[in-house]
Amino acid sequence: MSSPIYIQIHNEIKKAIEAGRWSVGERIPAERDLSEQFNVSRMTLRQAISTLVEEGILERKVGSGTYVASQKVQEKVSGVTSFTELMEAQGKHPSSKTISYHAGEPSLSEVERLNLEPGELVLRMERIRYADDVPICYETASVPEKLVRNFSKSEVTKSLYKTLEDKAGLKIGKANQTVSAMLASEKVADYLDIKRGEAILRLHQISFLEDGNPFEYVRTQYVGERFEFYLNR
Amino acid sequence: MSSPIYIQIHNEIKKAIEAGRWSVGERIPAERDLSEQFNVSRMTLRQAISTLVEEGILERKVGSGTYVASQKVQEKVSGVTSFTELMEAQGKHPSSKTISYHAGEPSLSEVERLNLEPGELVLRMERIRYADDVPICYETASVPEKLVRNFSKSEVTKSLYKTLEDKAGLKIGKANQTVSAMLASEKVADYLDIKRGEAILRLHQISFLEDGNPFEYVRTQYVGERFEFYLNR
DNA sequence: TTGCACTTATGGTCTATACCGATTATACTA
DNA sequence: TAGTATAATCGGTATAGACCATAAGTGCAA
Repeated sequence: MSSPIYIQIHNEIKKAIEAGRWSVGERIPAERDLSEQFNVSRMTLRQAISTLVEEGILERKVGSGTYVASQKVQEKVSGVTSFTELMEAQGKHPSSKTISYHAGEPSLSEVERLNLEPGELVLRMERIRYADDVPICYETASVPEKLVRNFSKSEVTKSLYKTLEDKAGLKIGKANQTVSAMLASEKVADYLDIKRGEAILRLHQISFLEDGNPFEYVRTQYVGERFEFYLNR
Repeated sequence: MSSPIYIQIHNEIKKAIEAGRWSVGERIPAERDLSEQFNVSRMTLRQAISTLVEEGILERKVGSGTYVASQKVQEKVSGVTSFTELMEAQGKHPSSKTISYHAGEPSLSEVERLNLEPGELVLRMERIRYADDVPICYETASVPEKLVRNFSKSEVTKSLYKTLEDKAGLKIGKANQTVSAMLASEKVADYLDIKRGEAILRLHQISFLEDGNPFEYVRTQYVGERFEFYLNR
């Protein structure tokens, strides 16, 4: 045993995690407790924890504890397009809760992005999407009302793309997306079961038909801790 | 002065080095002396030195001393990176500051992602990128040291892709990226002139050669308030 | 039941000290 | 002079304790 103590402890904790001693997201004992268990000073124990944090195996939260880092849900941007398919590809059970669904006057940004005529209405849908019953994102989607006038709520919310292609004979073309980071508002934090001020990955997407007309404007707020995009270039 | 003492000392020493207080390769005073000068404990002083070592600005040699390891350089980055393209697309003036350029032992995650052999070193570069002199992101790039052994710092930092293709005859293939959201740490907040806890857009990229071997691992932290990522699909 | 003050637990930082092994400088010896 | 033993210096590790700000749990009052 020529290694420093903190390396030995690092290895022991790592093995314990791999062996399933604590599951992902679970809190491991406090530094003061662990230092007692390993019979070392807290600073030495902290050194061991620090190396594990640098490796991304653990996460520290001030005032709360140290947790086994979670693996995130990944979206492959070049490939699967729907949340449902994405979740199923990850072996998760997808579900969603529609918070609102009604037509109304468009906002200026909606008029601009959806290229709306004066007086034209938009159908606005808010929903929360879950993976294995854990909230992943809060999403607001706006669609020109005239496009979906003849469809049922179920046809629109369950699979807008499929409905438009199959029943309206429209072909879906490209989409452009804007990704940014922000902090969670009180309202969204509440929906997503996180705290206000936590990191949010924001995705704005405008989807176009093959003829170049925009038909959908989606604003999604993903929980930073639970979701990441995966891109292939 | 709300920053921790070790961050303040880190900044002071860094400024002193930039100001030429010690030249490259020169030994700085011993930890015990510096701790006396700054009137802090040696452990606190060591924390400050440690952050500078992690950035590659200083090098420690057991039994000998701590030495200045690198020059600080400001340079414009030519249009190879997506960052530059994106900035110019928005009519901004891109620039960057290299804050470290240093070969060393790879971390476990670097070994894994760059597929390194045991004992192989990595060249690690840290830099801050600016648009119109406003800091936009903090970036750490790791490259297997053997790939860039024969190139100058300028060749590597200014245009790694071009250098590898033109001078090493290597062909660049695909890259994969993950995008997620997180909160700014103390250190990065300091670099980016924001507050700790603000929203960060994090991009991890692994670049591959045409033969499928990874040659670059880049971790970028964008200021959420100042940067958006555009995608077309 | 709700809201708020209070308490407790936790990680973050900092001190002061000690001993170790590696390196380097010094003094001594052949 | 050249080589070698010794001492001083240096970073690396480790201890034990302290105080702070944050986060979360607790219980009281409205």
